[in-house]
Amino acid sequence: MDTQNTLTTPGEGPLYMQVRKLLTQRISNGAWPPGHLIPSEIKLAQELGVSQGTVRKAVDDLVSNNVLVRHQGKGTFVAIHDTRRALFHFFPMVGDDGQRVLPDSRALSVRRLRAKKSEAQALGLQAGARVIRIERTRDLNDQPTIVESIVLPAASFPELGKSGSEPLPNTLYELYEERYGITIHRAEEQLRAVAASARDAKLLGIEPGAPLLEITRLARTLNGTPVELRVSRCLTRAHHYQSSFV
Amino acid sequence: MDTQNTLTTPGEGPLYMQVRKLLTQRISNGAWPPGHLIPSEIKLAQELGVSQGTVRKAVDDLVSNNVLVRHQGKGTFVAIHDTRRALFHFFPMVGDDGQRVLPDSRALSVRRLRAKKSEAQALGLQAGARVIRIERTRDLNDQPTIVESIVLPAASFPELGKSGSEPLPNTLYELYEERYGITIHRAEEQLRAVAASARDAKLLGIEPGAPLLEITRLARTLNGTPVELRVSRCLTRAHHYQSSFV
DNA sequence: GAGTGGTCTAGACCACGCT
DNA sequence: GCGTGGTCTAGACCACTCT
Repeated sequence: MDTQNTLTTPGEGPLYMQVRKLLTQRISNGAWPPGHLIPSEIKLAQELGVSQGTVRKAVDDLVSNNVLVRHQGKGTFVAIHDTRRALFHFFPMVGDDGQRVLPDSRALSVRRLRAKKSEAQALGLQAGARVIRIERTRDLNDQPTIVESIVLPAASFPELGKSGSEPLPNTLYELYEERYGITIHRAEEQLRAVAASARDAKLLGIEPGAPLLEITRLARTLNGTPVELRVSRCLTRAHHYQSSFV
Repeated sequence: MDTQNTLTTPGEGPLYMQVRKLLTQRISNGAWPPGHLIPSEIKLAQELGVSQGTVRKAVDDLVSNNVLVRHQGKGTFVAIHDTRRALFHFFPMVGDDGQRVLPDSRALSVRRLRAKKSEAQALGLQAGARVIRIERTRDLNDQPTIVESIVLPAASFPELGKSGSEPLPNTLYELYEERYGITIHRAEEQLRAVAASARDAKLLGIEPGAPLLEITRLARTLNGTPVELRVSRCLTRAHHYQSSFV
């Protein structure tokens, strides 16, 4: 552990970026876990030998990226994946009336097997590496609406899916964070329209060939490591995918 | 015109928010059109009787919302809708290889008629108000890929669609900006999977019932006024909708 | 009252683009 | 060389939370 600050070296870019990098490291290496109260701006400034304004700029940056959360009068905390956050940040399906609904999930199977070529490539694993595959359906407003297939690197989730382990929670990202210390910070999604397979149709109670919205998501940790590949096929009769941009 | 600054009144929230609001007004009322070089931070600070840091914070905010663009050594400019910006900010369809492609558009019809109820509601118009409806198809990599229907309030686009007017350009948002002084700043989209109609199928060269990605977009100006309602039905065989979030 | 983040100021120096 | 934004500092006061 380098207890010495390395913020004195020039040529490493702006000071506040170095501070930002240092804070990011402390978060992603687990020194400051989710929910942790980090030192005050004054303390950090003294510790690092910079002004409060410089620390503030670094913190501003991380707050706008949803990595830190400020609470006036209390302090600054590492962001946490409560159900609300997971719902608002990582679940883009919304009722046609605009209401957000918490999905109900039912796991069909959890298996440990070897990655397909495309899965290994997306997750940055060796060909044939061990993965966990979760198959489940999700209800929205008590209607079966989503068929989901999730692939995780087995090495990062040691116990998951072994016989006798507890049932899967509704929001997996909370599980990743609490049980495995893995926090999802960003994700990229690809959307396509596909025809329902016989299996999709059976699970969703629709006719084969009906149009479904297919979402392929690659989720990453703070430092960019991909940790989850998820394919969701969604019925969009009473719900839709919500997106907005500036 | 109030040439007098009203930044002295307390109880109106933080100073930098008042500055931000004032800058926003000057942009959205046309005093500072797209591409305009705005006064330097120092000048603005003097003019408004605040410190440079306060102006800077307001400008920071508008830059992060893509309203202003800074160029070190040159100044700060009102953001402009060149083709590149339109493509990167407002066209989320990407080739399956990850390459962005500029679509080729062919207008089928441009008509002036009365708004349907749902259209009037979305655009905030009176029932039965006059609108312009544009129907077109768009090619991606020389393949017919998108069938699009666009509805605009006729009152805001006086000449458009009248007989003898020039052909529509590829990127409409440039036209809105250059010809009508209307700049699109944000948009909300709803995505669904739908089955191709007979018309869709004919235009795209596919069989009826094939799954299409339907994107319903409501585009707004800086001050939030909705100005365009667009429904795009996209073939997602070689392309997909790209989305990412933190 | 003590400690925290939130706002605001005044001034310094650097990096960049223009002329 | 001058004016621009980009970074950094030091210090002030306010609003909020907790004890």
